[in-house]
Amino acid sequence: MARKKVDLTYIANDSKRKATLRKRKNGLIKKVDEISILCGIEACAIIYVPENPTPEVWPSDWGVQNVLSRFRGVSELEQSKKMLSQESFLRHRIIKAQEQLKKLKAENRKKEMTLNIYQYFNASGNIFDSANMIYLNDIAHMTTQNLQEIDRKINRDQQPQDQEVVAPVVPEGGEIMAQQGEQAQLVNDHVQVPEANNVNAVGNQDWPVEMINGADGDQMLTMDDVNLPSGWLNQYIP
Amino acid sequence: MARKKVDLTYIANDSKRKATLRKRKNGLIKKVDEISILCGIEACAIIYVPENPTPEVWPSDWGVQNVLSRFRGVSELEQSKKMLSQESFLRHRIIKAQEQLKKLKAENRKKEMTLNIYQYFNASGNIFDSANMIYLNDIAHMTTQNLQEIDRKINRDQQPQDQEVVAPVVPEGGEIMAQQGEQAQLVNDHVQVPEANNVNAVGNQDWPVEMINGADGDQMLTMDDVNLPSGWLNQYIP
DNA sequence: CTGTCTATCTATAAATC
DNA sequence: TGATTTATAGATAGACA
Repeated sequence: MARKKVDLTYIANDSKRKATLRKRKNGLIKKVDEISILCGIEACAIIYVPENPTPEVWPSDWGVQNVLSRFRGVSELEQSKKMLSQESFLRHRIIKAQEQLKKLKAENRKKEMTLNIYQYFNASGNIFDSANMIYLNDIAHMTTQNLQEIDRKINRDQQPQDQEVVAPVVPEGGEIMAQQGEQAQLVNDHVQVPEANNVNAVGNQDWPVEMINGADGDQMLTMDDVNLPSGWLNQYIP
Repeated sequence: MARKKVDLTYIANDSKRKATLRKRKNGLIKKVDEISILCGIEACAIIYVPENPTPEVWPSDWGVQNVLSRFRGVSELEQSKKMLSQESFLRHRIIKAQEQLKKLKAENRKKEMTLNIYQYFNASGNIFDSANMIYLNDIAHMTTQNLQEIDRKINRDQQPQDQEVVAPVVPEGGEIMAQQGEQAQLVNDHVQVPEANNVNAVGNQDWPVEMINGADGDQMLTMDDVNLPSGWLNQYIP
């Protein structure tokens, strides 16, 4: 946007394109930061440069990252390379999730659904496993909350005590803030994580069984069903 | 950025803030579109306006969405409301995933890890379930690929046939492109999805058992372990 | 390749409709 | 409240170091 008016087409020249990317990337980050600050909203941008295995992400808050920092701070220099693919997939996962989210949003949101993710995980005894553990737990947490949300709406005014279990216990410095007027959320993730393991300290709240098993015909996927190395996108489960 | 220089602070005035948000949101979308077109990269922005339950997402490609469109095209007007929380959680999940991804990237990626997500899911027989099914399958797919990647690197030159299972079968119009020089990826997601269900068509490649069970002390999480309604972030699994 | 400079284009704050 | 206009702050293409 200077000497010449930009024509909105792919920049064939390799170095020019790269330079443009660098400049505009910075500009985009700034814009995202500005809009989130000025308007007090959550905003983020993701830029994936194929040549670079590191996806460029600018979330508006860094809570979980700080938590992970704490874990990682112990051992900094360890084996490498393997994590790279992990990141690559995480990145791809983010893009995919966004696409799906957009899709779900753009059209009518009309159907109720219930889902649950069951996981197990090979802890090889290093510090990074705990980070991954958090990731997986996070997914489980999301689906748990989702189930609770659905259950709560269905049984509104019937079992109000289920509403509060989603509020995370914040050991230190955390803030609980009401979000959208009905969902308690952990806003400040800058929590101190005790080094001791407290896996067994997790709560076992009652799952809405009718949500898990379904009221009209169960559909349960086995590992064989979901462990799909190819053509995984072409599935249709009625 | 006009009459007055912008001071980067929260705009207290309600209508002004809203107006600014509207303008800058459009500007941000445009910027994201431009950078992705000009530089040929994947980029997206997410803007979450608390007052609005719909998270604003602009992915650069719409492949999966098209796939989902195909599914959704059947029934457009159905029950509502429930999906909303689903979206809310998806949005939150995206943010969290981004944070974690950034964290993993920003520092050293040094440890190998293996993970697996096992899921089951209550299909209530409506069209939207298939969309969610895809979402879950997608997660499973990611972890599956990750396991394969790790296994492949460990057994490099030993079991080369495992490398190819990650290349998705593209029914039509898809492109397989080498990414980062070693990972085959589905680039063009605008695939035609057959309407027939092919759940049972998924492959059952061999899982690296040593990855799943671990070589140095297994750590298996049960549903009770991961179903953590509170304090889920404070777990440390050695 | 990364940083700086500058002319110019673009985004947008403020005013107005 | 949302669209349009206007003047100016901000972003950046091209050139250069």
